[in-house]
Amino acid sequence: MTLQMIADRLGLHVSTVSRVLHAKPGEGLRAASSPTVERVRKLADELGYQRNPHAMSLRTQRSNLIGVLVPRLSDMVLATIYEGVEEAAAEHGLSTFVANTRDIPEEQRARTEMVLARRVDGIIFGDAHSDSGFLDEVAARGVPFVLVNRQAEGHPSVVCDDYLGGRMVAEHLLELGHEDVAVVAGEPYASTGINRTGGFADRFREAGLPIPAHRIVHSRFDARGGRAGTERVLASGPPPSALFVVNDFGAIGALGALRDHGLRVGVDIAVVGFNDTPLAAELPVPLTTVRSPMHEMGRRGLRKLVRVLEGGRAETELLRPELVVRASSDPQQYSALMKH
Amino acid sequence: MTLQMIADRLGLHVSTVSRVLHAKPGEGLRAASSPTVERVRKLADELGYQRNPHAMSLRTQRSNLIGVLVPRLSDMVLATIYEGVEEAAAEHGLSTFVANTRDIPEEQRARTEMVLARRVDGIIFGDAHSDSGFLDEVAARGVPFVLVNRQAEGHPSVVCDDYLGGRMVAEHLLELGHEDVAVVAGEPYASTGINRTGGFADRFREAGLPIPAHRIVHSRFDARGGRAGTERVLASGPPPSALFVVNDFGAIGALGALRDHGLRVGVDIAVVGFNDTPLAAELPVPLTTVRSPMHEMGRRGLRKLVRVLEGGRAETELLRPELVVRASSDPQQYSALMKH
DNA sequence: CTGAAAGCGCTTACAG
DNA sequence: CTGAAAGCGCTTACAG
Repeated sequence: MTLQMIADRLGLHVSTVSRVLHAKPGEGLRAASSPTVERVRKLADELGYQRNPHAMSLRTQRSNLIGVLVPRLSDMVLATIYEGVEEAAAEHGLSTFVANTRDIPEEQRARTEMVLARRVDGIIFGDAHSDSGFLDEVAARGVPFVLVNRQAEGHPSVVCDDYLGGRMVAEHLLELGHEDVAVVAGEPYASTGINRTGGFADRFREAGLPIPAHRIVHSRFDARGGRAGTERVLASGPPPSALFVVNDFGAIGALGALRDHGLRVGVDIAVVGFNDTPLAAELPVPLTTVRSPMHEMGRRGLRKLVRVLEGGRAETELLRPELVVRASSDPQQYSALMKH
Repeated sequence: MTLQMIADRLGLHVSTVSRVLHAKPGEGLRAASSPTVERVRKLADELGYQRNPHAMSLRTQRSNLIGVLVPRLSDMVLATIYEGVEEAAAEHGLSTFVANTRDIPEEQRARTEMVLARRVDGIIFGDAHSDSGFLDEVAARGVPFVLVNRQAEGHPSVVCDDYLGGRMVAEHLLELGHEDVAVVAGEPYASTGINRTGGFADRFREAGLPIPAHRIVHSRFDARGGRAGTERVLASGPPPSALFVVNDFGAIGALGALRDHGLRVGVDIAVVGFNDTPLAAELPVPLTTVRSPMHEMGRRGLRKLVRVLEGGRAETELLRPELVVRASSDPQQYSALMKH
């Protein structure tokens, strides 16, 4: 099924058929006479004509392809963000290539080259490292891109207002009277962990309760990382009265570590996560957490990239977080839960 | 950077350059004289030449593109399988388009058409419905494809031996003396849930303990679905002594429902999941489950598709499951856990 | 060993 | 309103 075949059957030239089928809304009228337009559209429909994207890309030097790089898709947070990207991309007639970089610089480089070799029009990075010059290099090469989830100085991004989210958690714990708290803070190169921890620590400092350095530990963003981080917190002194783990999966790992130490979540220690993944509400002791608009972040990231591709300006966009209080930190909800 | 530019600088014809740069290993020698080969390779290297994939696809009628359809990437099981697919694809010089179909037939159709419009060479379906003729239609159109995770009559697939896995769980629970058990069985159209439940029920029947129909309930494959399914089990009679939830995320939801009913997992009721996602081991009460080789399944699925594309035969491949016993079903491990 | 030609399927300025 | 031409960047059988 090609334009040529349609043209032949209709006794028209291929260029006429092309104009009719792919004229932009505004110039649809000048493509051909209306009887011709009718005939062409009808036949194309009957034959189920599909434009060949490779021919089009070759000719127009535009692929309608987007590269998406994430640390790992098996992290539900990134997978959900990607679902938003993919959904919005489909609505814009774009297709996406996703690849895992596992937060390893060489893989970030290799995967970037790979999608560029595939001639993507632009890239969405979900794996920005705040301490690396890699994105500056990419920008210097003139590759259009935006960041999602994590931000980096000088590049457009769509992220949750992580700093504010961290403050909200602190506010909540301060209201409950917690004075000795600890943070499992995620990877040191991820703006998410940095800003969530920053907002949290700043709010406690403002309350006259600065958090000592040994109460803040770095960690991987998965359940094992959360467990390991929590173990280090517990090894460094008496258990704090509250623990902020900067992502839900890490918080789940923390639950395991706490239970190994005989600490009852919601009674002996309050735990707060971040993201409000669907798991948080379903846990045996439901997890207090901060809802971040992951799906929406993906959608907006894609739209921002489209704007960049159209030559528009793009600033960093902060999405509003929302505290969701559950039994893991709220004594009232906890005792309601136990009334069975 | 095009072949033409390299040819010009070297005073060669573009066809010679093409032959040198892209000759297959076997015919590499006959591409040009070795000094010419040297010169071409060197310059291509210096200039960082990258073949234009659109031009190549247009010319060769092969895109080196693979479509991957999954219910949803935010399901960690599918995300992990996809990671295997993507990894193996990269090794084979293939790129992938992934799309979510949310297990909705219209979306399965729409996304299939979408990847086909992108001219993929073949498709990997992770969302097969055993009660639908859709895959037969796709096969009838001559589209090469393989299934992963879920199987369907008459189509090549790579899946876990779910029936065996179900039997293993039954065996384990029978050894522990459980006689009154229930199953949260997943979606009725998914071979995973069907076969895991089938193996489990068969083994109990063989032991002279057939499971009554009301003890087997269908459910969605996420935490909320597991919770809802468990609620229905508990509503339909006295609590069973053991509960088999056919996937880990569902099992996590079950934990929530059980705790709402005041049932202590590992004491009042045994719980077993399926997949051994990284979360299972980290839960407050670690979850007994069946390890299924998700990543490997993805890798093998891609390789099987490559074989199909090369015109080879392809049968269904069953991967071996492995029972992982933890405290949620094992009284010994449970009491060891409590010794703090 | 290397070149020349044809053609994959499209788009787009131009001519009539 | 429609056609004809050129060309995007490659590959591949063929000729010399």
